[in-house]
Amino acid sequence: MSNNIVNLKQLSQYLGLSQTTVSRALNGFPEVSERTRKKVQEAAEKLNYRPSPSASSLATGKAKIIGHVVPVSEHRMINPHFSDFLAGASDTYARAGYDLLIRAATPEQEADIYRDFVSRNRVDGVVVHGPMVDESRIELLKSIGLPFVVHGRAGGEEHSYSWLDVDNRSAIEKLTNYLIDLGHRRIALVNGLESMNFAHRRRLGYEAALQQHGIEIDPALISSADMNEPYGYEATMEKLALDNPPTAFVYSSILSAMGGMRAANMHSLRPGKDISLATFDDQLSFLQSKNGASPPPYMTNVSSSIQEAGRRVGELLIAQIADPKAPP
Amino acid sequence: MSNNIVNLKQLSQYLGLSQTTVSRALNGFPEVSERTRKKVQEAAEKLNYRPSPSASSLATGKAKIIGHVVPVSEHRMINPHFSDFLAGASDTYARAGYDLLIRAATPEQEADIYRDFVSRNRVDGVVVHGPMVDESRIELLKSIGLPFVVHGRAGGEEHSYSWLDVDNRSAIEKLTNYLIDLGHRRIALVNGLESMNFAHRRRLGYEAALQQHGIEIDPALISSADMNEPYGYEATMEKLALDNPPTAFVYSSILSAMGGMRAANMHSLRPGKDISLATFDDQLSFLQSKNGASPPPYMTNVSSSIQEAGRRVGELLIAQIADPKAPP
DNA sequence: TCCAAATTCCAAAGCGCTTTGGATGAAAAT
DNA sequence: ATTTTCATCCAAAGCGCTTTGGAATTTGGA
Repeated sequence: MSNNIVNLKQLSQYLGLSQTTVSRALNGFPEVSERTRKKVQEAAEKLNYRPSPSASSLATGKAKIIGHVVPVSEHRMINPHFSDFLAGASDTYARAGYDLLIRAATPEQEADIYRDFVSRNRVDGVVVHGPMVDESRIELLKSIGLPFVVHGRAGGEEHSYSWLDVDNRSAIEKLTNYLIDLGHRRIALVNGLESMNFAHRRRLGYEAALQQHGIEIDPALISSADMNEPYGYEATMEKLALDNPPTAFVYSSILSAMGGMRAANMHSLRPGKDISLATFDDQLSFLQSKNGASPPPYMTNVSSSIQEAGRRVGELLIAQIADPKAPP
Repeated sequence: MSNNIVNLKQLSQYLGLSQTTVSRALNGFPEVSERTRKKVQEAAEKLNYRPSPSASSLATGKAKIIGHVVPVSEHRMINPHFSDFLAGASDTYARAGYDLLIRAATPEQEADIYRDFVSRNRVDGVVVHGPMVDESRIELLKSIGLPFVVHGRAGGEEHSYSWLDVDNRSAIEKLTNYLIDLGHRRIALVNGLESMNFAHRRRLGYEAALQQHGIEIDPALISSADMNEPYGYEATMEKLALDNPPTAFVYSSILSAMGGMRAANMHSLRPGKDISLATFDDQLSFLQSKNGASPPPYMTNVSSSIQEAGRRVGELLIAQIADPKAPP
């Protein structure tokens, strides 16, 4: 309740102990008797003692901060549930006594930011966001010895580093399988830009599902572009105008799905009855089945999984900071 | 290019000057001749000198960090473009030499976090996120003297503090006016939970537009609930079943708007032709006009404004940190 | 020419914490 | 009883930076 600020010196004076002992007691060192440790802890609690992060980080060389570098780029395809991700990560960090620092970076700035981070000792590790990861960043991080994990899989599989990503591939695969189970045979995929890794992986999932059921892949049913509403509309319209139009659509984003619905309307096709639309955006899937019965799972209950992702990334990184090792 | 870490002492040795002088030269103090200042700056550049944040923050008492507290609550209605907001804020901070620190907090934790921030001197100011701001937080912040600005307007107008918010009221007002201009007279509002401030303000905007045109407000056309797809669907279905159904709908979120489209489909109403649907989510407005001609503004070009909001909040706070004053 | 006032620069004292290298006294071993 | 060990605790030296309170050195007035 009291807002008075107490520092180590005052605390130790109050206790009649040396700063050394107090510091050790609080940080769990063995060379302090349990009895005094308890006393110290109680006093610390009572006086509301909070160690100064700058002081301890100056003394230890550890910042107790983890940096997140989020790319601000043209194709801003940042995770729409970014805040959830951060919430998860932040939660993990808090538990381990870390704080979460954010830097927005254009691709050119990134290298500087990393260097800045390490040379000034600002953070103990970073998580790299965004699918636009290329080798240079990873190499740089490895070379300057800054622990990191990347969120969103990078291109090459050959590198050894930690990463964590939503399983784009299998999620879309499941979604597609579901549509197939509903009896659909001609299923369209309205994908994001396939130059981005996540979109590519989604396509793989889509194709895998089709192949499992011996359905031929028709390139005419697949399109790929920056995800937005008009694109969804156009792509859908186009496919519906085919001689042999698809009966179901898989959208890579909710925006294009909206466009899809608009297009379906123009054709007077009722989604859920005459046609099936399914969308996947991160781990949230929103389905409308042919039988119209299955109520779409609400968007809401999705956040937990994204948070979970954040949490896991956090754990990964903290583990790595504690001890640089091989990647899971 | 070189990753060598140089500290003040080494720099000053290299220059044959005292640490005092070097520090002053770099920090723009007047008691240093321009000639030596230049020399110092060049040397600093050359040796790639970066002052240690922990050291300087320990010495000055300023953390050069701004904390963002984002609520993790049940009704997670966090700005979906949160990352854009952060990008904007972060950009501003970077310019002013600040870093951006994030803490996720449940309502109960918040007070502690603020106290922690000030007692440990972790941050120089905070921005409070989320519409669930209540007086206690603000009072607390004022009482402990931590500079802050809130993003998203809180309830009471009577408090004096800085805040910035998307203008929910006038945005919806414009949207509604637009629909009226298209000739609609019966316009439904599918709003979010009106216990949340932003939803309340949206409703005000909606009503204002109607009143300006002498259109009576029909409570039957207004609904309010947690925003998600099924809710949008049901609310729309319900209203379409009225004796005198609306010809246009305003949705408070893209999710409910999707439900609305689905409902429209069920009634074989083509949005943009038989019916108009409009949605507003943050500053992104996505319209489909009756005349079908105006292409919906793409979702993409919205981010800039959200970033702008972040930027402004950042400026506000930095100004306030520099000098506690009255709120704009 | 001499003294006051600038102008430039510096030595040293912190900021609050961790940590090295002992003290000190009590318990165990000889 | 004397020497070894532990078990506890402490004084003091940093970590890298800012800043106070002077010193030198110049400049300008009288």
